[in-house]
Amino acid sequence: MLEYSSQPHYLVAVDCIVFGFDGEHLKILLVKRGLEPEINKWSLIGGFVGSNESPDEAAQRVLKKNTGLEGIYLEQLQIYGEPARDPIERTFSVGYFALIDINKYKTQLNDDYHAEWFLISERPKLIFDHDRMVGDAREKLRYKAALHPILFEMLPKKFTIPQLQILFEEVNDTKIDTRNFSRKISSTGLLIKLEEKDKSGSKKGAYYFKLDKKKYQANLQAFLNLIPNLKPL
Amino acid sequence: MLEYSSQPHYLVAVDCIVFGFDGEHLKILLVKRGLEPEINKWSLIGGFVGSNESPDEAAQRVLKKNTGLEGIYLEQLQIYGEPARDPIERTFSVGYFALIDINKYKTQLNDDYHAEWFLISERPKLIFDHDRMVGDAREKLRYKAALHPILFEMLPKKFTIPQLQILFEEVNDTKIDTRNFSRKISSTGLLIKLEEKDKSGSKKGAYYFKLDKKKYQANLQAFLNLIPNLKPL
DNA sequence: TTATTAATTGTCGTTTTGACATTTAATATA
DNA sequence: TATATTAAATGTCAAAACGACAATTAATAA
Repeated sequence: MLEYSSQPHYLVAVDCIVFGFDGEHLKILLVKRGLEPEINKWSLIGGFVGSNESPDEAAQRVLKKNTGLEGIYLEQLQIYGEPARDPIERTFSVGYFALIDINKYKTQLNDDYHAEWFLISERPKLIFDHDRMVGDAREKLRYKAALHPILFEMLPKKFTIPQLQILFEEVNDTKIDTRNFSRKISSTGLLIKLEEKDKSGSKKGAYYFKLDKKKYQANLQAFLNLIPNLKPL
Repeated sequence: MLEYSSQPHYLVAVDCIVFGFDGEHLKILLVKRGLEPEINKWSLIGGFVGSNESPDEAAQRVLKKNTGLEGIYLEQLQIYGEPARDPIERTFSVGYFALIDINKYKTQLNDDYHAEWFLISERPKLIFDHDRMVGDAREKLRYKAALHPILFEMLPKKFTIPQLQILFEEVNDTKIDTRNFSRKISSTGLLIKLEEKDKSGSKKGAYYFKLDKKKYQANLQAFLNLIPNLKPL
């Protein structure tokens, strides 16, 4: 085997597929790229991995720098390393997907940064292989969300069952039966019903719930099965 | 944002966690490292990613070079990129896990190469962060195998239900009820019963089965649920 | 008082599950 | 030839989960 020194060296970057939910739709966050090539084209939020940080840390840093967001749910998707994926120079990119509650950061995003939310179906064409990354991330999000309670990351602390259901419907691109859905959600034991109601959506109002954080932590790695008849995207 | 040219460049490697099944036990394939540092210590099969190959291709190449194995089931695990994970120079490593039928390659391995199979519980200590990689791969293997029919990659073309069950028991480190297991396996519709029997294990003999390849391809991405009461490792 | 609107909840037949032991097919042995 | 042995294959049953389905409830508006 060859020595280290004779081996080629490469750039390593991270790219974040940031999914958000605004109470109605599943969206992704895009930015206009700030450097050549493809400057001013729409792109995922990304950046190079620095000398003293891990890819995970780089993703957190890049996300904060571009959007002000901190402490976001981040999960490694996969590495993208086709030799020609970046036309300037060979660059490996570690894909991450992030989950956030859009309303929580709305002002912050609009005022200080020029990142923009897009409906996934109406997003502009992205640079390089970023469209493929989005597709992969979408698939993985759906997969994980069917088995793990990660979608709560995209909701406010207090949320209603109808809100939760809409989110699941968006992620899975399907309609879910109200009765069966709430039965399944209840059976997880993850939710705590609050006294307060959300009156914004109806006259009757919907009860707020919050996460049982202890059970949430315990179930992050556990298996649920929230979506019936799940087929591949 | 900074220009490409001012960014640090790194080495990028691949490391393969090769799982194998010999009819009795789940094992992993290790080699004695051939370069400094840590020369002659036990290690995963790995190598640097060349200029004109993707990480996937590099993994296939490295696997072939070190073991003679070709066309093996390979799946990306995750990237390992802690700044100090390699003491000589910063190196990113893309972890892959591979699945093979040990008996199919037995002679080839022993004669031509000095790779060695180890029971997972009895493996030697590995270099760098390779022990963590093995742990992660083991977890992911169990996770995937509970939902996708990938374990067939570790069996010969003709196999028996008892063999299959032993493999599932090894992967999940648990005993499975024979009756419930064969019912579940049957209900997947993935197996085709052959006339021939395997007489090596008993007087009565166990019928051979083969995969229904069409259904196998269709179900690779579909959801199964073969292991009851699955808990995190 | 009534109409309206969305939230909430219940039933029922079917399927799947998990826990359990017996029967069967072939060879070895008495 | 009959019997013992061994592992493979299979059946039952009660409980739980599932999916399809519509009626009731709580609050405000008219």
